Amino acid sequence: MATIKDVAREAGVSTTTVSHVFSRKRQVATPTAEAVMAAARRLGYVPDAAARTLATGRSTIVGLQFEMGEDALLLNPFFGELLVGFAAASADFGFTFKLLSHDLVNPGQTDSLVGTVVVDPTPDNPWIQYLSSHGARIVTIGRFLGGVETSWVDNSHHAAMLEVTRHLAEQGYRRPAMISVRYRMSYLSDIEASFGQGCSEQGLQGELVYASDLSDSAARRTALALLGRSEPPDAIVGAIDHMALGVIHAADELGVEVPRGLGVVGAGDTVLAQHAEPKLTTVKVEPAALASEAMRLIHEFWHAPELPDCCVTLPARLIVRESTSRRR
Amino acid sequence: MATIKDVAREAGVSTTTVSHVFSRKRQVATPTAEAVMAAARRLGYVPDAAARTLATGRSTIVGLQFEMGEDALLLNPFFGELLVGFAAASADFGFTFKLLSHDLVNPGQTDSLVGTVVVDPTPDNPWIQYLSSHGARIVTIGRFLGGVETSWVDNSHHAAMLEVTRHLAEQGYRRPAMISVRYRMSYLSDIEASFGQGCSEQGLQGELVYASDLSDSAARRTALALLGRSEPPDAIVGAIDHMALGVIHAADELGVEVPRGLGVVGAGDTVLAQHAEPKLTTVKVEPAALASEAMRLIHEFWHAPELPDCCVTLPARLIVRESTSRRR
DNA sequence: ATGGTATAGCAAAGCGCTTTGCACAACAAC
DNA sequence: GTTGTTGTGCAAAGCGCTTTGCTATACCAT
Repeated sequence: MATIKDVAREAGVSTTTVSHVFSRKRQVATPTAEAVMAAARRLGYVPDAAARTLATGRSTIVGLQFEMGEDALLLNPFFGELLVGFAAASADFGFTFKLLSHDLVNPGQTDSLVGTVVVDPTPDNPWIQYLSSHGARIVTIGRFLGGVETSWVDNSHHAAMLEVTRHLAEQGYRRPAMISVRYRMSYLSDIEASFGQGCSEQGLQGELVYASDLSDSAARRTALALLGRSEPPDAIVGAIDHMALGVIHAADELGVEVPRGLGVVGAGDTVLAQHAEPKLTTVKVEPAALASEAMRLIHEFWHAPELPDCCVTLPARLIVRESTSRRR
Repeated sequence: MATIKDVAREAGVSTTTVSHVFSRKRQVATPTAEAVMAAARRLGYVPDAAARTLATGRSTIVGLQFEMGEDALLLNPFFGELLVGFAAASADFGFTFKLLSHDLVNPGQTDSLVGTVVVDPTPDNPWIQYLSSHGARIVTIGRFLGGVETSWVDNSHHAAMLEVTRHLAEQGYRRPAMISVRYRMSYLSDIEASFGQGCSEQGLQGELVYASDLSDSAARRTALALLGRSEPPDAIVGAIDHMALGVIHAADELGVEVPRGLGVVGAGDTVLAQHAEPKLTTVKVEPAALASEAMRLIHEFWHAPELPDCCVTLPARLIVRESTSRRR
């Protein structure tokens, strides 16, 4: 492997100059810079990441922390897609990444990270506390934490939920219920609030109920209970797609017709939504886009450490399919 | 951050000794070693990865290469789950990872990798050529390449396919067809061969047809053509779950009853299989297990570089559900 | 001409760790 | 006692890069 010395010799300059050309820390005369680049290309030189990290104290590793534990990755397709997005985006930027353990162990390992992306954190997340007290860059996904200096990326759940309620009203549904899960303080609570607001705006008699967990079977049980009432809801919004599928199963069992007797809405637009019977109306979020946006921020901060934190909201769209199409 | 020097001073030894204690390159007297460890703990010392990499020329970064491009990650759930498995496993071993671009660009970046995992490679994969000529560790997933020194991890597709044909025969199916895709030389061709062998062993009249791509709609079109024949197959095996769903849709459209008129088998046991109507019989593979096994190998080789390459086959089981349950 | 001010390049001192060549023991064997 | 033989520990030279303080050059305005 060619080193910076080889390039310097080849180009007839000092290593300092070569370094400056590559790091852009100081201006280098154009002809000199070009000669250096040409020499580097000839030699197949690529700056050594480890040496760079050692010298600067800053690596090209991005930390990744999933508040709810890595297991969630396997359970909720949303997180899996998020991870795929991270992998692709970090490759684009030449970054590498490291999953941070659920609990705060070996925090020292994070000292030279470019930055850390924390997914759906709660305010008491220990990593955030640690990282922010060490002046590290933090980008959160899924929930904005006041009081801590972090950047923030999320889908516009709020707008999407308002759209959901508007759509339900348009289709003639009057008594929608939302099935969510009490999961500490995740982004779900934001969604729930927006659902409530949307219902009152549209003059709907909205209701919020909780299933025991995120599984489709828990949603099914909850839906069975809801539909067994004397005044059952005429539409049900599931917090994620497969919960909505559980609702459809419950309706099937009770002979309730979807979408005629019951409108069903999911969230995520995972593969499940398109393959459901009937096809599921759902809120499309793009986890991969969230991830790549978060990475882009980290990358930007890397080049310009003085940049202030910022918030980015990516659109979430309502995809109308069969499960709520009552009219026409 | 405490450095090796601080620890040496605290423990009253030289930095050499501390280094030896941590890297186990030379024996250190037990009392000395204990003193060093105690000092390290007191100071919260963690060896600096960058410095270590620089000094040894070996990082803790594992390369990851997806032969079919990173896009496949988003299309085939199998790959997404694989990635999730990698992320979890690399975190377990304290590794970090880096997605390698589809084409061989910047191969220099791989020179200090611990090893590289290549997913479903073809024999002409440029990375494999490069890496093996540089004496790097390679673990392939999904396809064994003769002639190159690599380790290899995969599911026992072969055994699973034999099981599929046996099961179909038991259920009274006589004319199974398999819908696959001509995708260069992926693991699919192994599966196809095993399907053929299984059919002849069971005395079935097997047939292999190709869809234009891996999508469910391509599978649906292919199935429509198959079922429209004068002597249509009585069972169809899809190369992956969502192709099997496409087959079910086709059957629905033609009024063919599943599993009575047509048995349908998928592969992957993705979420789709459990949510299909009827529930899908499928070959369960565990991508996350493959990934963690591959990582385990890399980790082992890291500690013992002289270890020879090896092959690991993880079981793939047939999960029988409704889509092939003709009897009882 | 003359000072002032950018600009561009150099030499050298690290960053935190590994590793080699030596030295100094302690212990055995003859 | 000398001579090996291990077992332990040390000092110092890097690994490849960044970065600081300094010098040399070029260019402007007086």
